[in-house]
Amino acid sequence: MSALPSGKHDVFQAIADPTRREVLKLLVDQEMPVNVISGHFPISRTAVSKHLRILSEAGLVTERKVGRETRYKLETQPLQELRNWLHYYERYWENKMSALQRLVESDSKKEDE
Amino acid sequence: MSALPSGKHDVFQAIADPTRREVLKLLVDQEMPVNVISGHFPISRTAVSKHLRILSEAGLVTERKVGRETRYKLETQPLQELRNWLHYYERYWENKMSALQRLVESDSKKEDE
DNA sequence: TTGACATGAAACCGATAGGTGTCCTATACT
DNA sequence: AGTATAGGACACCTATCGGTTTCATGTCAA
Repeated sequence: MSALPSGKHDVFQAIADPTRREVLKLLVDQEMPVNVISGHFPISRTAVSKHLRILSEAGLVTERKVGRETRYKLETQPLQELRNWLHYYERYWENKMSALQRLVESDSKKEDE
Repeated sequence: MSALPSGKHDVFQAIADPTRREVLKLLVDQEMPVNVISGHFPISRTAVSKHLRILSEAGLVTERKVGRETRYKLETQPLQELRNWLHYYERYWENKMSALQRLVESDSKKEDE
């Protein structure tokens, strides 16, 4: 009941694919047309287009037509569901994570998947 | 480099399946043998067993043999990777989320997927 | 030691995922 | 008007997924 993502794909499935996670990362600071997005991947434009549709079904991106191009924009709102899900388990590591946690967190800064 | 989950399944894929998320939820407060776990699902024991292996490959559960049974236990540590991933996008909704966020958060309390 | 129970392993199956290439339409350029 | 560009729609292919059933093995109880 927390989300109403239209299609059959939810956030969990949407972010399961590495390519789609890359797409989201790309869209973080700019809206982008399909061609530009697909230019960042070794796969075909059609394939990227399908990924975009899945992301769209999950509510993670929205599209907007500008002339002959379709610009995709990141929507972070559905990530709330993920965050809530995670939050449920967080109480579990709160006690046993300390030194290790710092390590992982500092590690995430140079992470670029 | 942040995780070393042995197999080919990562955390993102592991939690993509609703059944597997249910399994994790089941294991939150107790270690459980396969039979008990599979008793909670309409699918076959073998199917549940396969889900458990995927979770195990992702590092989300560990197994321990006790007599003739194998007890599975939740491991929250790999969820850190997810948390870090999420954290990257959190700065994005911090400003635009306020009233809505409270709403979603209170919603998550009665959530039981 | 004989039989029941717990589980993993293996072979199989239909549906879906991720990818491709081709085609069609709408918009832009000149 | 005519051509090039952007992108969605469609048909198709292969690998993987989630599921099943059957079989094999190890352990507990009589």
